[in-house]
Amino acid sequence: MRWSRTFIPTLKETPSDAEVASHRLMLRAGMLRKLSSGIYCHLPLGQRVIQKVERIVREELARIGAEELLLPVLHPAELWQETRRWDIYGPELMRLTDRHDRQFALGPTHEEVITDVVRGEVRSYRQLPLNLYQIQTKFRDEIRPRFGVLRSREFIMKDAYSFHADEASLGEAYDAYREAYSRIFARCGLDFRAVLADSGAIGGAVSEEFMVLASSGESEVLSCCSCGYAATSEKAAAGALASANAGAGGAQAGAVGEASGQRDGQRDLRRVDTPGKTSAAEVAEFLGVPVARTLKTLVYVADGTPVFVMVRGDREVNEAKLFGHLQAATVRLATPEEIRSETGGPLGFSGPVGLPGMPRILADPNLRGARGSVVGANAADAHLTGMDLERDVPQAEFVDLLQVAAGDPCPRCGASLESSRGIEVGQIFKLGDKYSKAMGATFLDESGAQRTLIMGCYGIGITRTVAAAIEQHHDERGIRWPPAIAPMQVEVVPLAARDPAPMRVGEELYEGLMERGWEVLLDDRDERPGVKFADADLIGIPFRLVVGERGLKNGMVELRADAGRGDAETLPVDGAVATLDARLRQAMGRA
RNA sequence: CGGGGUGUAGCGCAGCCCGGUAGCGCACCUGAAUGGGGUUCAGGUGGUCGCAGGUUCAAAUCCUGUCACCCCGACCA
Repeated sequence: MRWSRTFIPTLKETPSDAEVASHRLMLRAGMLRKLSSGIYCHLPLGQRVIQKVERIVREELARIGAEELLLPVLHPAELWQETRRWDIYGPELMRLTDRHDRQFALGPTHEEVITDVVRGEVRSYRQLPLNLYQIQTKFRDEIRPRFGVLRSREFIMKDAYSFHADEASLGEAYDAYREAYSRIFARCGLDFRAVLADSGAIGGAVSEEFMVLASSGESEVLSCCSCGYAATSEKAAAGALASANAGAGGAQAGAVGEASGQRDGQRDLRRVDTPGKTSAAEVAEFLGVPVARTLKTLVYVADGTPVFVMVRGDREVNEAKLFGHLQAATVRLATPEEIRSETGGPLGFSGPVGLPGMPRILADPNLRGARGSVVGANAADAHLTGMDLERDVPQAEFVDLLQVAAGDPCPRCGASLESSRGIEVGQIFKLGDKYSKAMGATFLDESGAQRTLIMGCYGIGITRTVAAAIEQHHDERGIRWPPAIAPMQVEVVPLAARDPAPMRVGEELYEGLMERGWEVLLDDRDERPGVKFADADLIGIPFRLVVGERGLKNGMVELRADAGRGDAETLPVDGAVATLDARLRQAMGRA
């Protein structure tokens, strides 16, 4: 590829709306241009990187016996209505209508379509397991696209689906995918880890996400450096928190209030005025008690039914856990009007005591045994003190709904959890029969009995993986591509002066390297050295061969590895192609 | 969806309060010099001032509407 004849529009200035390194560099390196909010054009250099990642994905999936197919972008509404996701998925599902007034969606994921295909063809356990994938453009109408290709509306995804006769077979595929994903991300040069994840809107029981550790990541990971436990913040569990019961020395009371129970358990509920104090922190300060001894009571509405949710005043509810537990089509916080009609009081003063009817109350397990607690009185400007949850709210169900935070005890070993940020580049799910059951995808087993297919699904964000690689491999000068996914392996930089020799030698090296099968960029532009070097630093091709008058006088050219950041190594012109060929084989892992 | 902001040349911006023939830097084109880290000089190309309506002798500028984009937030009682 000759620079003068290709399309690599680099930018000297940084576009003002690019906030993260990958976005900024993809724009500046001429890989990417925005067409519309969250919608991007991938220019030749960007497309090359995408193809590199796709190739690695294809190679590794071939190793585990997955077969590639291609599914449509446009999905008929009826298919999504079968699984109720037409209603559940929400506004992220981009809907449109055709000329006959039929409704469609742009596919954000393809469980419905693949299940439809498979249910039409698979009749027997003899046809199982099936392991299919595609690499295709997905569309999700993100509420707020940002960070370039890290959170865009249109993106390229590899999505795979497996179909099984039983759980054991699903487990084998799931494990194979976990291994394949680890190889894929390692080959892409990423520092990543697999963490336990919530299965969210996709569904299923078991899921792991592959996280690329990066400060710009939008996902929070909680991990234990003592035992290796790691989970997304949506999924993370914690060991028992230190008790905060009254008279127990605050956080010192290890036995969840048992020691102090005699004393505090006898305390009566007492109504106190808390004018205008709606938040747990304000109430605690006003009453002079630790925030941890106040209890928040949140009112949610799940498919039209109110559900009260309680956590400690200083903690937050994990809605992913709540949604997962309730298994409702829609879960949302109640409006102020609904709060008034369900509790009798205004927003900000809700509590679990004296609620009309017998509403469902879910409480964080850390509240088991809570005594001497402060809760809302379901009346304006009033709270109750001295509450004993098990005495005063006997119907409370204890369910883990806690948003775990850094410093909480590890659920496995009790050590302190740490928080870090990551970019989710892949996720694997054991779906079970969620889709196959809803869509009637069945097969006949050995005994002739009709059974529902067991499914798994496995995604990799291709474009996001590219951005994540840049997040991890760049410096102030530009991108430093890992060789396996670099758009090209070598950039030949002749420093053209009046003397035609550097360009002539550059051409020879360029031809020679291409003959050996390498992808080479020849910077044949009539630009000054500074411009060429700056652009080379920016686009980050792993190996750089500089041909200048200075070296040629002694028959030498200059080689720099690590996208030009490495030390210069002078090579005789004659052996340069062979030497570089050997170095490239080594770097690319080709024997 | 709520709040804030911005739309003026390919990119980054000024001009807008205080209406009067649209400007700067980079990029681009031409020429010359230069030639190992974004060089220099000279000359040039390029803009219905997001769109629509209104006020006015006159609108990038004032008013109304609209669209797009960006940032923050989206209910933790």
